[in-house]
Amino acid sequence: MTVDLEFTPKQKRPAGQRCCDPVVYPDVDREQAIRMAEVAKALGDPIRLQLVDVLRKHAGKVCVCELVPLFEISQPTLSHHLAKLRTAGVVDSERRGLWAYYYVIPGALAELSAWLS
Amino acid sequence: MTVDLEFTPKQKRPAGQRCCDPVVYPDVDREQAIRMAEVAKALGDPIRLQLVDVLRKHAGKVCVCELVPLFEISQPTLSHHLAKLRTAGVVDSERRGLWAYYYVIPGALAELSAWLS
DNA sequence: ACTCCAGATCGACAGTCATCTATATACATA
DNA sequence: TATGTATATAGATGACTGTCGATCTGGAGT
Repeated sequence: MTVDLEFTPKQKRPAGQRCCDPVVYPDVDREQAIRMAEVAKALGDPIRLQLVDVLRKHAGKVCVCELVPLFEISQPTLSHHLAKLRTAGVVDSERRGLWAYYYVIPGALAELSAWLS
Repeated sequence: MTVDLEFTPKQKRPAGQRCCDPVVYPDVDREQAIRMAEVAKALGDPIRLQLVDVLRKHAGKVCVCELVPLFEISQPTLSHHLAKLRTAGVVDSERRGLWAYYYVIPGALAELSAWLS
């Protein structure tokens, strides 16, 4: 599961041929890859991606009761998606009385965003 | 599963209170969300993310035989990850004799990248 | 023709996922 | 205190995931 930095080619190539230029190592190390993949995975569902889109474009925090009617899924399923985003470190929430307010954690998408561009 | 554009609030709020500003709709529509989530999901595994990193930073196409020793997973598992990236439209491959060469499809990450920044 | 090799596919398995209904929790209002 | 409301949790279910070893495929070299 970790990058093998001691790599030396073991396989014999057909005589006089090379398949390509010498090995390239990932610039992104395992730690970074795990962090970014966790965020990417959290965004890997259309509903969660739209949720993040709404939260991001809305200044401030959005009440769950405003989110539920936007999607044709049950309230518990929405709650599950929000929990997933929170576990991945993408959003956080705050309770005020009956209502819960969610918001995108500033900078949570920065590393992935930077790597992608 | 689709966005409910006909939404009007049904739930009664406690008298004289509002939970937050009026509803915000996603700027990203369902189609876009599905496309971008598919790419994000493909990047949602550390090994696949590192694979894309290697392929992206290497000019031209990289032979699978160079990729196998970089990761501590079996050759069939690597093949599975590459297939997953191909299905998601992130990479494509080309065969030359015994070897298979993979490369990131130009622009495949553009939509997600743009949305993230 | 036979063997060898790179890579893909198959079949299995344990784990996770998205979804639902039903229920619990915790705060508000009367 | 009793009732209602917003959100979270529990439990179930069917689908999918990452991984492996074993096998298949098809081109290369002898």
